[in-house]
Amino acid sequence: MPPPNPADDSTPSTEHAPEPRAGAEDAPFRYTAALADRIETAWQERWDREGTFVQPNPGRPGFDATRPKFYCLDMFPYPSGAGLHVGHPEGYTATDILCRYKRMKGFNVLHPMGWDAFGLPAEQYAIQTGVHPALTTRASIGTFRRQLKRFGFSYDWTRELGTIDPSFYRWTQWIFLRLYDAWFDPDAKKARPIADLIARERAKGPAREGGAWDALPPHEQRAFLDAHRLAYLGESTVNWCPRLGTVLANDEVIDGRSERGGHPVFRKPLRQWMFRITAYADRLLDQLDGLEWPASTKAMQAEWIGRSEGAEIDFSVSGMGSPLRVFTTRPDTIFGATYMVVAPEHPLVAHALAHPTPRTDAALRAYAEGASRRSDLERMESKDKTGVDSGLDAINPATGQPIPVWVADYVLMGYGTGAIMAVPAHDQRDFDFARAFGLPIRDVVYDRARLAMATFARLAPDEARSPERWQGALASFLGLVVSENTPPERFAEALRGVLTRRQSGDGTSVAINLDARRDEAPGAVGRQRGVTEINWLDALEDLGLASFDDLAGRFEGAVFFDRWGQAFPAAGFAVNSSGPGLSLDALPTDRAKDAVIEWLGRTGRGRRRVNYRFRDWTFSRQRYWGEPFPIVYTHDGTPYPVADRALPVTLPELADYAPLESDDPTPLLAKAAEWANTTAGEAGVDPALLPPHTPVRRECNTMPGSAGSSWYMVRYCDPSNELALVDPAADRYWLGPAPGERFGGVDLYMGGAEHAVGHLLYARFWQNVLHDLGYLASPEPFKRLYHQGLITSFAYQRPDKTLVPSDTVDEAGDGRYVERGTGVVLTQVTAKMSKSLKNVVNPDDVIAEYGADTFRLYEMYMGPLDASKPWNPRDITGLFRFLARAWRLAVDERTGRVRLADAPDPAVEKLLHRTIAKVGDDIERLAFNTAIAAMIGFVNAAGQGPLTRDQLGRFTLVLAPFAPHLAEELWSRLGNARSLAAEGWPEHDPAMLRDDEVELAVQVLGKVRGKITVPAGAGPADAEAAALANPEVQKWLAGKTPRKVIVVPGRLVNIVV
RNA sequence: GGGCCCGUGGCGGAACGGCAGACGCAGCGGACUUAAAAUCCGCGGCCUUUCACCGGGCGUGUGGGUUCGACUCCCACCGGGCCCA
Repeated sequence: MPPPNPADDSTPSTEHAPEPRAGAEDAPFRYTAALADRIETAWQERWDREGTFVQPNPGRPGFDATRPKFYCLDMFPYPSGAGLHVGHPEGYTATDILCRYKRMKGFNVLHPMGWDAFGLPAEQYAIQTGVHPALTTRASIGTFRRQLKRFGFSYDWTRELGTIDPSFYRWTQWIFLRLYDAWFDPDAKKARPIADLIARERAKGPAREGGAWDALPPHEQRAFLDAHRLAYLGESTVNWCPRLGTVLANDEVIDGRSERGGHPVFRKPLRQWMFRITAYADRLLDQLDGLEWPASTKAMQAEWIGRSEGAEIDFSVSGMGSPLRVFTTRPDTIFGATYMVVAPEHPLVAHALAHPTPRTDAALRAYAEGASRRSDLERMESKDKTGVDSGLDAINPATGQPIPVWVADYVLMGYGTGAIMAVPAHDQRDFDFARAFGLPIRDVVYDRARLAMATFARLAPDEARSPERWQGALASFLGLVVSENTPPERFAEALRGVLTRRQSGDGTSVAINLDARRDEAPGAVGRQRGVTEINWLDALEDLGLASFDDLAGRFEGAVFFDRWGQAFPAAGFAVNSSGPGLSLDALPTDRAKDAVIEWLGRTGRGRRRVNYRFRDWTFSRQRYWGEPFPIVYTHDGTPYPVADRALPVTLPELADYAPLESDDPTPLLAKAAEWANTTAGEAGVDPALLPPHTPVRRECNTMPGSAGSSWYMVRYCDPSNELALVDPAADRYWLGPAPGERFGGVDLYMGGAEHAVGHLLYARFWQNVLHDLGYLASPEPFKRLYHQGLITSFAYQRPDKTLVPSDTVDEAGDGRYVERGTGVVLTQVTAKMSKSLKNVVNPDDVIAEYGADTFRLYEMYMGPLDASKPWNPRDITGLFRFLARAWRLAVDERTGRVRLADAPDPAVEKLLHRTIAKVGDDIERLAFNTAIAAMIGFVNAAGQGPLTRDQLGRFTLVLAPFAPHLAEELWSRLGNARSLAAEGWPEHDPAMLRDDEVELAVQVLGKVRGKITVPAGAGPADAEAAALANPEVQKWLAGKTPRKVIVVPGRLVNIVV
């Protein structure tokens, strides 16, 4: 099809195409789906042909260095065989509007698209059909590309990339090698080349711990380096299913069997490539501060990293040479540690099996083996506590007393040290375990209220202990100390005061601080507001205390929480915490922690320690369809890197993709024996490391899906560079920090919240490392992040809350919904789109019915971009009508000529200025729904028009980011030869935003009672006078004198009488 | 159980602490049409008063609070969602 002819606005670009609809004879240029289709495809071809959205890099022809830059990135899709889903174009349309707007505002805009194309679905399809995943994937990419182009997104397609392209994954492998060849220097708090580590160790000379570096045997040197590399081979436990021949994720394992097929699953230690992301924990946490990200996403990352400060404590165990090391965030509760627990995988278990004591549980071996069958998730979630006594005793260093060491699977080897000191009074899981096995529960922390109760129990005079009086006296005392935040050291004094006052009969009730924290109330108190003395009495009642002596006994025996029936995990004051060499009593929790840590350090029993919840990143997958590792092994299993110049290491062909059934995890690539078994020279290992003829075996695992997506944003800056992952100048321009800024990164990254942790955290990690090593300018990859909301669908619910497939629902005439067949009345609710509910919407169908411009407008008009919102096909027509009205305003439906007025209507001109201002502001705020409402308002107000050429041009430019095809067509019919993509955003005159007169609401006592009109510049005094003079207002004042008049300029006047 | 977010007409939603319901959908009335579609014009929270006009009261999940004034801020509760356990 020839391009639209922009020179002659009387010649329709589309005239040779027959108009299929009835009525076309009298209105061949009506805006219909067919016309929209012709306009849209014609402009898409022209944009492609002319390279309208190609953005040159700095230093290239056509690059304009005077413009500011804007890098706007969409999360690239996994191209599934099913094609696009209506959720994809939501974020893509939003960024497209913004990018088109930014170009009009004079920015150099980098707006690329690509494919996250390695992954399991293509591999599974290959297993079933034998079709190479590359073929499947390429076909899916073709579908996705075609669909995306049909939306008219202004991507620079010359920068398209796919993670499966060898030219791309060559650099993914290269980055792996950089991490392999780097370590994290804790002093500099950054990654450095491994050579620096060698230099540092060498410089220590003979004083080096472990001996002079050069005196070490090679295997020791290697072990030392490997223990520092950012990419290293680590043991981690996986869920191996021999029958499926694959490793399963935790949620794919149910009761020790695979979710699919119900085959047995075993937990196996596996040597896998890991990234030392935990070394970057503090950096990843601290740098969140400088990012413009949704607070919830930052919170999730922080929670995921899970930094906790505490102490590492060594407990000596009788008969064992090495101490049992634990990590705890509550070292202040050490006096309450009445037993220890180790994970079933802990080395201590083997020791106990080898040296059983009379107490050692006969079931220990079976228990330890059984635990390996259960997934971590099951072990954590399980309500029933299981465990066995190892028979060994540890010495509590604070009390000097022996405490038993138990083995239980609620402690995981992967967390902390695989062992805990159990403090049942102050940790609910420990409490439950202690209850189940009859272990002692000892209070060591009380909050203010409980401390007050303990004080009362100890100091109350005899007359306050009598059966009639003790509860009342105690309630008064509690009321006082909690409401007044009395410090514990003044409890005795306060108690005397309360007793005296009660005796003198004054103050039977005590006002209590209404904001008293619930934690401060004993028992179940505090649910209702306005806690009073009565409530304290109720609370005491709830404790089920038989007498004063009962109360006193609980505190003397330190069994308050044991009797109460639950642990108390909050902070408070240490009690019952004195022993040889250490006393914490009365110290608040924070200070008690410090005191314990100081004491541990001084006596060599422990140290302050920061722990992180997240683990190092396991990077190996036993799959085919992923990036191969640039690593080979010699016969003894020693890894060697493939040299950079030998990259990429490409995937071998396989005869079939079926997983290997075996007892031990076996990667699929091992099937390609010829590929896997080679020589160092063939594989491209540096001859300085290994002689070329050395037989080696290639690493047969592949990288996970998160490999390519961890750095693709960098490659877009310079996608075809064969010499480097990115040209430093291109990186600096697009991703470098602005002058004076801490971080650079993508200016806007749009994508779903489901990637809040994984992808975003991994990408940040790689970016940090590559920045530290000097390859990238910014330490952070994404300066600003935005999550578009989920598009849901309507679903229909029976009274019993079950959902009904949408194709069996009928709409009754009265607006109700009924289930076909049964006639059951259904409620309309929103639910995720799903195949089973038959409420999935295919974007191709919508485009066929209305065109892409309408689709774009509809998705943006549904509601706020970040909110989840239901797809309602009925609403789409409103946006189509809007476009048709806009078209009709500009184009004669019979002749196709533009309709133009000679002189502007002043009211329309004024509204146009306001519309330009409003739409521009709203785009900057990503408030596209209200921007569209403003444009609809303008077209409605303009009515039949016509507008002047100039007005129509400006409106067209405002509409262009949203409905680019229709806008281009109008622009060309207005006689413009060039695409409007390069036009400037229309200016608005601020003076046009002001009215000469404004209407103010007049309120009397906050209720609107009348309206007045005053000149725009009127001062408060004028407005007040006009308001008071208003007859309607006079009526409501009824002669009363205004006490106060509030004037909000331009808004209202409120008269208070 | 803990944390975060959200509750506004029949539906989607709008509203710097300042006239609640912009805009769209569905609905109703009218114009045009032989008719229908399309299009255009108008109405539209609930209750109440009135023949009608003009009025009045109540309204943003519930209950309280702050304020001259609260959809908006604070507290508690109820309901829904997400994350963590």
